[in-house]
Amino acid sequence: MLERMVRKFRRRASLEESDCQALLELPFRKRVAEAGRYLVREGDQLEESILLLSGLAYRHKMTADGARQIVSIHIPGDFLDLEGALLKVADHSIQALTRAEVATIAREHVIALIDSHPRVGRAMWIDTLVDGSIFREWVMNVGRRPAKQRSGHLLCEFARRLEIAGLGDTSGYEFPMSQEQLADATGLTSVHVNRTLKVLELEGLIVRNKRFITIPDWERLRDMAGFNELYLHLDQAA
Amino acid sequence: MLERMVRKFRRRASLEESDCQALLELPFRKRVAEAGRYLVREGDQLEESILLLSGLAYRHKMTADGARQIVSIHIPGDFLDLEGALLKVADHSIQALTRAEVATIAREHVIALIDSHPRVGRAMWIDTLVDGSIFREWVMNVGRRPAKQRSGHLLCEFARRLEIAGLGDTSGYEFPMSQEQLADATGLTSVHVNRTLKVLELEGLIVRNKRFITIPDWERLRDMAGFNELYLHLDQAA
DNA sequence: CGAATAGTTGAGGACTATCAAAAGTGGTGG
DNA sequence: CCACCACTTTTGATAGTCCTCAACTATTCG
Repeated sequence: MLERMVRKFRRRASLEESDCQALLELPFRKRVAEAGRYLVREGDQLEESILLLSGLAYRHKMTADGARQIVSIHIPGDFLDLEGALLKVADHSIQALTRAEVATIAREHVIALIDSHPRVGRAMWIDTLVDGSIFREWVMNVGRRPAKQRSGHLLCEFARRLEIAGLGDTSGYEFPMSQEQLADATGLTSVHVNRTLKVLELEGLIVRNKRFITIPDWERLRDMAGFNELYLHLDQAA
Repeated sequence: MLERMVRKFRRRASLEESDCQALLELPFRKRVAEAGRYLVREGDQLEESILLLSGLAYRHKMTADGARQIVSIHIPGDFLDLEGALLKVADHSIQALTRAEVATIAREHVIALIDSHPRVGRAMWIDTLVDGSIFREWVMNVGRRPAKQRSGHLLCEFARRLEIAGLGDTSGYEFPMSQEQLADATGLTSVHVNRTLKVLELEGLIVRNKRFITIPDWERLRDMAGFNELYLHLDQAA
């Protein structure tokens, strides 16, 4: 159930057997959320951390004017996020993108774990730092890249993260976001996303089939989008 | 020297006297950086954390095409950031915005500290989480707010953070960013920033005098920009 | 005082948004 | 199994925000 999360943390820091064992023994409550269901709402009091077991989820925020911005997309094994254990109020909402299974872990259990297993705490902290790095990349993506590169970059990041998690590879993957959601993630409108994807397809950078994306030439897409995976900090396990 | 940092961490988590003492006893090397000097360059091997003692600094990234995006602005007392202690390679550059004094703290000292003082480690982790929250807000700012609100929001955030740190208040402050830097922080061009600031001034939302910003009516600016300080997580010290 | 940097302004163009409608897709119930 | 509904994708036309290029003015600092 929780192995995916353990695998992820092991990539973040070196853990011993006892650490992994403690992680696997975390008391949790399993829950299934249908696509679109909210897992956390901005302003909620936080009392638990949520771990994504299967399916996809995303975090988003709304401006005072009601515009929505998706700030991250999550795949199985991701914590959504550790904030829940240490901050009081949610600064963003979390929503299931597809049908998703999640494990909710009460704050006190997370805290007990990091108190008793400092290496686990360190791995989690590193995870938070890497999350931060991804947010920085998103700021740049949304702030400085034109639509084509911006959309391409998101597709690259998603492909690569799936690959690392052992859930796909960079030649293609199921991508169940609607164009409207893609728009909210890239800071564009859905109409413009539609046109941008069409261009990417025309140029042979991607192939779309329903919600399945094929990347015929990874390096070409990567270079077009200016995707440099340094910010994913894949080489962490010191 | 380091009191400001201690004060900040105390706002993040409850620390005991011994924790504060340990923080103050961190071995560090003091350094002065002139405006514009790089403190860290993207791709550098990281071996130390940097603490900002005085002056301002910012972090930025560059796209493959050479466009620059500033992803955060830092005031005295901020860590720049704790990444240095736990990640291997810098995913962004850090540059002095004004003449700045910094303390550099070797990775091993940070790690020794968090190992011996878990509460300090927790405070630092929370600090990382709050940083993450600010990045998320920036993603939204750059992705979904029009230029006027976007620039106003940045001014609000800066004002409020200065105030919290005891370095100013929301009625006005010295703001030593050039319009080009402001452009890189907001994802606009310097020409458009210039025009946007002029509009803000015309509408009486701000007054500019050299590099000093006056905010005649905080609530009006705050509401125009849609600034909601929830994301700064000011209520943390549980 | 002069050079360099930063701020301001104008004109024109590009990228992206808005509005609106048609076409496609998927799920539900009769 | 088809009709129907809701949602998503696609397309066209038009508008607007923001960018580019360029020149001019103001400020800063040695």
